[in-house]
Amino acid sequence: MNVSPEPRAKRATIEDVAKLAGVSRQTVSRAVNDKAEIDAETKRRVLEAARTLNYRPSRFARGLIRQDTTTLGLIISDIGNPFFPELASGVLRAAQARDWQVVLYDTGEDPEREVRALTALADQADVGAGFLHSPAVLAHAVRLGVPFAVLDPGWDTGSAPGVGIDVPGGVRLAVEHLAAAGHRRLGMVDGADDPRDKRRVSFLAIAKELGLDVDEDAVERAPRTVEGGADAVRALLARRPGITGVFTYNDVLAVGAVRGLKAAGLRVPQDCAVVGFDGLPLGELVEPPITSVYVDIRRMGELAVAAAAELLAGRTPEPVMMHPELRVRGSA
Amino acid sequence: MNVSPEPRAKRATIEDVAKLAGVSRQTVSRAVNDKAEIDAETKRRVLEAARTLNYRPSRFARGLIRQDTTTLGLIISDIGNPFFPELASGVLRAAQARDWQVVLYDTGEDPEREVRALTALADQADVGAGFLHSPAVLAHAVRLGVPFAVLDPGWDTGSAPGVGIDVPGGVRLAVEHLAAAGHRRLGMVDGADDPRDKRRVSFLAIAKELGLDVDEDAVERAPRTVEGGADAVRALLARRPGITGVFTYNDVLAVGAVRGLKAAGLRVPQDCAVVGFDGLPLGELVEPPITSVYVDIRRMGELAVAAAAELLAGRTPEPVMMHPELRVRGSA
DNA sequence: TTGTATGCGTTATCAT
DNA sequence: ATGATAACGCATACAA
Repeated sequence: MNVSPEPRAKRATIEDVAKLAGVSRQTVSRAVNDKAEIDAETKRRVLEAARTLNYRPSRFARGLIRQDTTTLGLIISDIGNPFFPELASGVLRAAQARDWQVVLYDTGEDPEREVRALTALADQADVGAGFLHSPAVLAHAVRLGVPFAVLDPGWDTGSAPGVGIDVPGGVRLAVEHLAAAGHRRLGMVDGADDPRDKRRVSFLAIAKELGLDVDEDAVERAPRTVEGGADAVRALLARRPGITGVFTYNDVLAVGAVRGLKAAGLRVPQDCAVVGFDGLPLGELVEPPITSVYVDIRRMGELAVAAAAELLAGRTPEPVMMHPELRVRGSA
Repeated sequence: MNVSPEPRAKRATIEDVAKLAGVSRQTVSRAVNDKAEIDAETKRRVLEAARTLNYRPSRFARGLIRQDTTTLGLIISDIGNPFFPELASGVLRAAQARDWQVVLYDTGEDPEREVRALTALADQADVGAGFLHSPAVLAHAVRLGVPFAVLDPGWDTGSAPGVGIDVPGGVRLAVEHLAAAGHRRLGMVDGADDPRDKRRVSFLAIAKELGLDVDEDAVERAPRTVEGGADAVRALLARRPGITGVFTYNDVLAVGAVRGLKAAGLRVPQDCAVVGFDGLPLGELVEPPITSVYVDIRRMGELAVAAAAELLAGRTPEPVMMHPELRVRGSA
């Protein structure tokens, strides 16, 4: 996997510059850091020497002394999924406000890569944040000892510090909306592989509670892509004809579902309604726009940074809860 | 702007752990780094001590010794613009293959923030890559002495190492496609603020070359958002009635243009055709899907990392050129 | 198996 | 205005 490392040309150190300029290291330091107590001419000479040697201070040596730079490691599972840029946006904004660096890890939804990323993160960052694939991965994070702000992955993270989503509440909004529109026979396109996933469990529970025509068979698994959504809704239609409403794990799948339905010759929402989850801007662009359970993802990112800051300060913040709201557009 | 820094609880050092476990620092190091020469029982004790003190090795001290971790700083102007996740995707993939870290800077299209990000980057990363707003910013990068792989920002970067795009070639594909479809009176929705921007200049030049009905007035500036595109196309229509083809700076603006046209009661492409630039996946999701000048952005990201690696190795790579191709969809 | 000494590159403190 | 010296926290070579 690794490309063989180039034998990096050894970087010039402050010592080299000092030697070339005929001064001491401290003088170099003063010149480079724009300190006051230094002769203008000396400074010029030093900077010139630095320039010719292509000198740049080592961030490691610097970091060792000035213990002030903070780095947050952000773990996401697929930056190609528009959900994550939205999240990253919030994280970056909050990080910038605190003057933090953000290093990014994309794990491609692969638990193994997630573990590797976590290990790298523990090494390179002061604190982490992100969605984790499973309790096992979270356990790994704990084992590593990295403070980590967990973002609600849809499985129960216990009392792990971070930001949660009121998924049952959100799903309820979706299902009740469909029920209120008269839909009795529903399906779900599920993007999680864990059968205990909150969205799925909530969907089944609430549908049952409302006395709708829904059972385990009404849930179709799908990879979290537009194509995945389209395929899944088609499979759903084949297996359970007569479905008039579909709830999807997220908006990407909702967009796919709408495509799939239209491709099957159905009109949305007249023949079959679709409700997504997340409320991404993307949903507004398609035709019809997606009715979705909106979660303020950017804010979630900001809250994650706040939680990370608490952890860094040695406190253990209570998990914060995000409360979704329904945004009714054209698709349902 | 900065939140006042919490007086971070001082982290335990290897020394603290050694003291608590009643061993020397080196023994701690051995235990923590899974070295062979250590008594199992000692190791257990040490690890326990480390655990209770919440010890984590300092990345700075480590980095100082093992000079092997490489960090790439990626500068993007707006992660909310779907172009950049695409780019980041390629960068992250290539970085991961080399076992590099990636730290992300979002400058919000603000040149000042770009300069600040560049300064931070010079401090925190070994090498940088990204789009820069202007020659002045590039000059700043050079002044800082950071090796930087420049991604084609639409203005002439001279011989700066990095990845270019054959913009004139791409624009030609777009305009010729419109001309071939019989469109003579065109407009452009421009996302750049620099009047010398390659896309705009090429558009005007090629349209003129083809004898089309286009002049400076046919170019409408727009913020690079969907709404911006919609507004701009409306303004264009008002100023130059009879336009039947629109070329846009990028796909986000193309999506906006299509929206604007539809909102104005026009059919796309029958009444007015639209051609975008970039070929983002997003373009496939809207109705009609966007005909666009496709550039392999992910690959561009990978090439940027390759260029960065060259720079790091002390070489000066020739700028690589990306050659776009036209992807005809429904909008033109 | 464990400990001692040394150095990584920088800045702060204190001299000069 | 400049330089010597000591730290920062860790890992490695070497000694015990």
